[in-house]
Amino acid sequence: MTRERRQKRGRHTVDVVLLTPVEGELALLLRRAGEGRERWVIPWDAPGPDETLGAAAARVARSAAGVTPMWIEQVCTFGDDKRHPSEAALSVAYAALLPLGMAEPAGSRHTLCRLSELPSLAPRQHQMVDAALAAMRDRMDTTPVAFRLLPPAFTLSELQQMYELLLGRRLHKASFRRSLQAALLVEPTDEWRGEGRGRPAQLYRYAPKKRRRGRRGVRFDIMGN
Amino acid sequence: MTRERRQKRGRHTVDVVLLTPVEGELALLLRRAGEGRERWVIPWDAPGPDETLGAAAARVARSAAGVTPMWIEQVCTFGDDKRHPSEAALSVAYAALLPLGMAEPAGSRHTLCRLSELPSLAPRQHQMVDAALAAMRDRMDTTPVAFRLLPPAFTLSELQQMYELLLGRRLHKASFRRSLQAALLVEPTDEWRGEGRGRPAQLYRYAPKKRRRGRRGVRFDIMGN
DNA sequence: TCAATAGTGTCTGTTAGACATTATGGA
DNA sequence: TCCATAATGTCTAACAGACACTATTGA
Repeated sequence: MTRERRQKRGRHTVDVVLLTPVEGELALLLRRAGEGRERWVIPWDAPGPDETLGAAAARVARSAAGVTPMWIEQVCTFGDDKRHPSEAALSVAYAALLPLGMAEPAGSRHTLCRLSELPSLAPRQHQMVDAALAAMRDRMDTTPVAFRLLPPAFTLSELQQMYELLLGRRLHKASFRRSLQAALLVEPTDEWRGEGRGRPAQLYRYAPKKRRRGRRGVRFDIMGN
Repeated sequence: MTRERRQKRGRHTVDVVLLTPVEGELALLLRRAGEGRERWVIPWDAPGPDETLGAAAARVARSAAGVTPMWIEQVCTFGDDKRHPSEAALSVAYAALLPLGMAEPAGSRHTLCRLSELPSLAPRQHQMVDAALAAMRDRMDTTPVAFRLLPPAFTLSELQQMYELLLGRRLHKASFRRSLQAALLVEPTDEWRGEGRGRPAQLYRYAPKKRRRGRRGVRFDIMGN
């Protein structure tokens, strides 16, 4: 036990919560853990001797997904009060988003799993999923995440659906477009796209006019203790 | 070098950015590093074998400040691409706030240093100060931080000054009070306090009526790439 | 024609910020 | 009296959300 403790201390892992849209819902990329039972883990690894945390996270993500995430950011670090697949004392969680159309890597050791059907994970990794989701949603209003998951030209409906999917809630159409226009984030192209029935939609591209809005007053979105 | 590398990997520290108001400005609690030169570090330590990250952070904070912080929260983790006083590969940064009236611990190994007069710190620790400040300000609208730094009964002007100090910017008086009233966070007492000249101010106490406000629409506070 | 989707105009309630005004103490 | 600070009322601009309406395609 003492030896195990000593061995346990002094190692750390980088765990990447890889999210991607699948059929209108967010899905999580999981790696098969053992050989026998159906046991899944969030992709993780220990950083190399000269590898930064960010580089290790990018490597873990590429290794698991086959492609480079469109966005990846550190979320937080969990200590050894919760179990982890490794014996590491520390695990640094990263959140990442994969582009649309990530086909399920057939026959490989990985699978895409809808968030609503998550299997049981190690406690520390379960915390990581929750924290990564919350962090990603928190940062969506300051980071142009959604645009990177779409092709260069997109319709405003597609953009809104992407926002709704990532945020996990419905948005108001007119309000969404007004905010978008006020933020000077997109510009229309002269192309249109007819998608079956219904009026064709104009295509837009992401073209931020770097005009940041000023901070507003204090919010007090404080829950009662 | 290889041995140093190997030794460097596999250890980690918990660093606590301890902030407290001093004469209308935020100050940072620093620990004297060496004996000879004037060299300062953010208080840090390695967690014990069975110590969680949060427990280690609380211990480091108490040890440095003599009192328990009114608020402490993990900020983020920095890897070894920046120098740190220790040889640790990883440093987990915590942000903490000390109550008002933290007298400078005279003759001890610690000092309170205004943020505007920070001495040179190890690069990794300098990053931590910036990150801790930003995180604290980000979380002020969801966590009742400012109230805990004030005595149980306080005037609304004191509360506003505390918010301005922590946020680092001026607030609009009438707007601040309206938001406060709408959030049902404080209730008036029947006491008043005359502070020299001017009309006496009514005292309030923190009494949240747990009524969280609903999320508003998308913000798009995105800076241009 | 209808169904479906895109895009827009209008109205309302909320709120932040500016400004002014009253209230109440000390010098 | 004058000055300083507290506390509040009013106005406006911005904005979110609701609703309705027009526009344009395919079936």
